[in-house]
Amino acid sequence: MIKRFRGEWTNKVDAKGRVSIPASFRRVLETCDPDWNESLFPSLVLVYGRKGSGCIEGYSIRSIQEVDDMISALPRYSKNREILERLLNSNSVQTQVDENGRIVLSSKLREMIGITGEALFAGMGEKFQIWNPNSYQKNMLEIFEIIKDPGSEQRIFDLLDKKTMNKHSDKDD
Amino acid sequence: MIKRFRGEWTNKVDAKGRVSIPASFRRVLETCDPDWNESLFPSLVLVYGRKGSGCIEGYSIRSIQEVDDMISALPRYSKNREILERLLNSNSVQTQVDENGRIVLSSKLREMIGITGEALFAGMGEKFQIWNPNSYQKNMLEIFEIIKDPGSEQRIFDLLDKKTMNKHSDKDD
DNA sequence: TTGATTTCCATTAAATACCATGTTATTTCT
DNA sequence: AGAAATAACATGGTATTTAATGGAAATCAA
Repeated sequence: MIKRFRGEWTNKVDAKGRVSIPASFRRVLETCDPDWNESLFPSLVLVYGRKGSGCIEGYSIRSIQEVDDMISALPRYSKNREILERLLNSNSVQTQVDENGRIVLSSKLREMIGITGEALFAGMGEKFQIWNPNSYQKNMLEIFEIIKDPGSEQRIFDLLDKKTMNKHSDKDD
Repeated sequence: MIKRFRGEWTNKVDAKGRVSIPASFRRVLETCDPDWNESLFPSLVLVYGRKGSGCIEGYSIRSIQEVDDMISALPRYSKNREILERLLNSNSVQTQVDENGRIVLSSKLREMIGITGEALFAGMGEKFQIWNPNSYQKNMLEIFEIIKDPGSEQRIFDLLDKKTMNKHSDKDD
C-alpha cells in the first residue's frame, strides 16, 4: 500500500484550469479517503493559506483531518484558533478528482501562484505541493544554498537520527 | 462527505436581503442537520452577538448544539452564563435555506455588519462567517500583519504540532 | 389594503460530466 | 525473450447540469 506522496511531476494546465493529478498521487488520495471505493473518485483539499510558501498545498482527506482535529482541539473562540482557521479553512477548498484523474485549479488559485501553462507537483510525504515550475526551481536553489555548508546539511540530517530524535529541543525543528 | 466549512465565496445581496449560501456550505449544513433529508432544506443559526468580530457567524445545527451544550454546562444562574446566553442565544436567529439555496439577511443584520450589495462567506471549519467584503479584507490584512514576523507565524503553526499539542498552556491558545 | 415577506419561476454563466485520441506502460501469449 | 494485445495516462473538445440571481406571483401582517 502506498502511503506517502513522492516525486516530482510536471503536467499541463489548460485554459479551464484543468490539470492531471500524477497517477501515483491519486493512489495515495484513494487509500487516504475514508469514503473512497473502486467506483468513486477521491477527494482532496487544496490549501492556499500558507502565504510565504509560494505554492498551493494538496492534502488527502485523512491528512487534512489530522490538521482539522488539532484545530478543533483549540479553545473555540481563541484568537490563535481563528487565525489558523482563516489560513487553513478559509484559505482552502475541497475538491474531487474527476474520472480522467484531473482537478480544476480556479483562476484565483492559478494567479496566486503564477501558473500559466504548466504545474509542477512535488510529493511531500503527507501532503503535496503545486508550483509554477520556475518558482519551484528557485525554491530548490534556496534549499541547496542552505545545505551548501556541509556542517549545516549534516545538522539537518542529524534530526533523523534515532538517538537524537527525542533529545533535541523544539526550536531545533 | 463534506463536514467542514471551507473556502471564501462572495455572493450578491439583493434589495430584499436575499443571498445565496455557497453550495459547498449547503452540503455541510445538510449533513449536520439531524432533521434534514433529501426533500428538505437545511436549517442553520445566525449569531450576531460576537460584537467585536465585525461579522455574523453561521452555525450548522450540530455545531450550535455543541456550543449550547457548553453553555448548559455552566452554573445555571451564574452571571457569565447569562452573558453568554445573551450573546449567543438572544443575539442569534434560526433560519432555513430556501429552495434556491438562499437565506434572507434582515435589514437589521445587514446594517450591523455594513452589508450593501455583496456578502463574503468565509469557511471557518465548524462555523462560517458573513462579512462585508471590504471589512473582511481589512481583517485578513490584520492577520497577515500578525504572522508577518516569521517567528510569530511559526509559533502559531506549532500549536498544530503533535509533540506540542498537549504541552502548551491555555494562555498560549 | 398596502407594505413586507415568502414562494415560485426563468435566465445565464460557470462548473462538471462525458466522450475521444494519442501515447506510454504493462501484461499476455507464443 | 520478443511481439502483440491490453490497460493506464495525460490531455483536448463537447455536452449537460448546477449554481447564482433577477423578477413575478402569492401569502401574510399591520
